[in-house]
Order: sequence, then structure tokens, then C-alpha cells
Amino acid sequence: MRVLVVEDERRLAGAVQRGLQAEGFAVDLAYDGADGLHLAREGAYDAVVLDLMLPKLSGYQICERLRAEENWVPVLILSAKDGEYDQADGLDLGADDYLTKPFSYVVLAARLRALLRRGAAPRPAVLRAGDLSLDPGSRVVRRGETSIELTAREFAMLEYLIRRAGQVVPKSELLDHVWETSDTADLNVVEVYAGYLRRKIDAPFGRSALRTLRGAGYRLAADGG
Amino acid sequence: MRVLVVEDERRLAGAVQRGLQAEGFAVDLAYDGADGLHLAREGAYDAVVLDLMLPKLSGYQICERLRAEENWVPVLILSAKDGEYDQADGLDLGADDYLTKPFSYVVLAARLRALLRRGAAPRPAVLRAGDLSLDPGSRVVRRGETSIELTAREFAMLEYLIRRAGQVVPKSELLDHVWETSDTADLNVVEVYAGYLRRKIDAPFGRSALRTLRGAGYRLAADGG
DNA sequence: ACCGGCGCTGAGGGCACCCTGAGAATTCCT
DNA sequence: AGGAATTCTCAGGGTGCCCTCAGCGCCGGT
Repeated sequence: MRVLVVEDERRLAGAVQRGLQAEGFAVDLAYDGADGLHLAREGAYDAVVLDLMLPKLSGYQICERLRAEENWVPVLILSAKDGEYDQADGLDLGADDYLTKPFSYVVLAARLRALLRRGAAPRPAVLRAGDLSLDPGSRVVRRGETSIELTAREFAMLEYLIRRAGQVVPKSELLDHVWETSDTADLNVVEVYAGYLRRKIDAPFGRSALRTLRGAGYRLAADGG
Repeated sequence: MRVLVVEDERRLAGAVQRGLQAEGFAVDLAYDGADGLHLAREGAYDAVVLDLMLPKLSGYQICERLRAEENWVPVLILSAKDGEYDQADGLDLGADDYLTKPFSYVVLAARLRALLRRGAAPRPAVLRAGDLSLDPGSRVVRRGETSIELTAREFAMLEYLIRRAGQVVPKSELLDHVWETSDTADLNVVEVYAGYLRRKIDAPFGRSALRTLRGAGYRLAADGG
């Protein structure tokens, strides 16, 4: 398992390298953001550990650029900041885990193993289907450049559909996951909301991303229709 | 996105529920390990949040049992313990993330979103017979590059045939598996649908993948005809 | 070649499935 | 509390799907 560690403080970087090597990882080092980004792009690593405060490019920026390039290598952010909002920001930016200094190599190694077990995440922070995009963090939905106002229920249903874009989703599954009604199930409410969604995400744009498959369910076109 | 929270301290459980609901999650609660395991098994949740110290079954045990049952629902462990080895143990046991008390709902929600981003169910394989392909997940049927629209019944029948491609399938077997009529069986309906299928998957392409074997049944050519 | 049976097909009725507008019920906000 | 937004229920209506039926062609046997 090859890991890239980007950390400008050389003594800490060396210590992390030795600590992870002791746990069986192969570790490369980079000492600034530009080098780190370059290596992460080219090096085919199984995971990347990023310090936040770096010369030239911050850890945030590295992560953001990698994700913008559709590179879903597991990223673990490492930082002295422990404000909760920093943490939330890092995760919503596309990082997969977050660890605050000081930390132990045992924990770092365990979290890396957990990340590697999951494998590279083939999913971006912002969910997309063609020119349709949905950001679970900021709750923003767009069709191309124009943003769309959705109610909570509409948003939840579209989120579920866009996570399964290209797949057929039965109405019963939508009812299970988007609604909380366990027993008194009326599938009609799903149909009603399918109609609401079409009026907001399809009709104004002359598209038809949300298709009904009679007897099967709904399918959101992976290419946005 | 539906989340199960297993936490025995009721006030905390309620607070977490409200906090996550404010972030847009649908939250179910369980107050002991046995309930938690049961719900996690049955409830089709998108993620599970487990307290470690629980009556009846610990969070560790719940996680261990779920994984032993091949249930890969994303699990986040929540605990007052913050010893580094506890953390490492939880992660190596198959949990996907670990958070120590006290924590904030903003962080919990962000980490759940990161988990959901990663957690994607593996798709069923695409079935093939020559240049004929059928995808049970997206419900897409193709002959070469051109996609074909099938009704629910046509799709079900083709799916059954393509799974038995190259083999002879009696009409009675199709009736049993594609239709649910147990007794009042009229085999003619199978013949009718064989005709529908031929008109859609064979005739437009000048092929004949679906052959009739008089007195025996039908056979879908394994090489697509 | 004739005949019996098997399979194919076009037509059509019925109904299940889905969509939609209206309005009640509930929640949220001021 | 009052009003607005959201969520949900309900009934009506359209249409596509499913199945039945009857007639005919075709195949295989004698």
C-alpha cells in the first residue's frame, strides 16, 4: 500500500514516514503543496495524507483540485486546527477523513486502513448527473448554471435518485429511504413528488431526466436527460 | 438519507436525533444493542451510528455481526473512550469511522455525508448474449449500440431467457417464473410475448436470437443469433 | 399429399398504473 | 396567533400494458 504524505515540517514528516512504515505502508514525502499535488496526480497512490497549512498550496486546495480532476484517491486531512467547522469544511470539500494534531501513528494507520478497505471513492462531494448537480452539504441544486429551489422533501428524493443515477429505483425503495413511514405506505405520494421534481428540474429546461418505467419505478438519467 | 442511531442514554439519543434531523437526515433510534442489531438488519438504512457502551450487545458486537452477515452498511462508532487502541480496534473491526464524545452535530453530519459519499452498493452484472445486453439495474436493453424499450413483462421474460442463454426453456417454466399464475395456466400468453420480443429484439436487426423448439420450448442463442 | 396439432398473430376489452389538480392537514416563520 | 410554505390525501381521468380469443399458417407424421 503506497501512501503519499504532504507535510512541510520535515521532522514531523520523517516521524510519520517511519511510523507508517513500521505499520507496513510504503511512504513517499512531499514538503510543499505544489510538489504534493504533482505527486498525488502522477504517483498512483492508494491514499494521500495532507497537512492543511502548507507552502504554495494548502491541503484544502490540493484536495479540491484533485476532486475537480475526477481523482478520487482517498484523502486524509491532518491539521492543528480542530475547530468543528474546519473539520466539516474539509470533509464536505471531498476529503474522506480528518485527524487533528497531536495524533498517534497507531490511529493514523488504523484510519488509513479503514480508508483503503473502502477503496477509492468513485463519488464526488457534489453529486452530478449530466448538467444536473446537487450538493448535499450546501443543499444547492443546479441545472447548468441556474440554481433551483427545492423543498426539503423534493431535495431528499432528488438526492436519493441522483445517488442512483442511471439505476431504476422502485417507488417502495424511495418511500423507505426518503420518507419515514414504515407501515402506512401510500406510494402515491412518491408519484406526486416525481411530478413536483419534473416541474422544477425538467420542464423549465425542456428536458426529461426523470423517467417513469411503468411497473418498475423511476430512473434519473445519468447524463441529465 | 435514513440513519439509525443506537444510543442507550435517552437524552443524548434525542439530542443527536434532532441535531441530525436539522441537517436533513431521517433518524431512527434504538436504545439497546439487541434492538439496534435488529433494526440495522431489517431497516435498510443508509448508515448506522453506534454507541460503544450499550446494554445487551456492545457497538463492537453489533458491527462485528453485521459484517459477518455480509452487511456492509456504513458504520460510524461513537464513544466516550478515546484511547487510541480502542479507536484502532473499532476501525479494524469493520467500522468505517470513529468519533469521540463530546462531539458536535456539524461534525457528525459532515462525517456521515463523507461515509454516504463513499458507500455505494455494488451493481449487479450486465447480462449478455452476443451483442444483446440486458442490465437489471438500469433496466436497459441493447442490441449492439441501439437501446430497446421493453415493457415490464417483456423485460422479465427476456431476463429469464438471457440467464438461460443457449439452453432450452419450456413454456411452462417461463410461465412459472415470469408469471405468477400457479394454476389457471394458459401457455398462449408465453407465445404472445415471444412474438413481442422477436418484434423488438430480432426483427429490426434482421436477426433471430429467439428460436422456437417445437414441443420443447424456446432457446435464446448464446451468441445473440 | 393429407391431416392433426402446435405455434404465431392481429384485434380488442379491461384494468392496472400513473399523473394531476384541488384542497385539507401540518409545520414553519413572523 | 396569523399566515405562508410545505406536505400529504383523495378522486378523477387518461393511456399503456396485459391478456384473451379466434383464425390461420406451418410443421411433422403417416
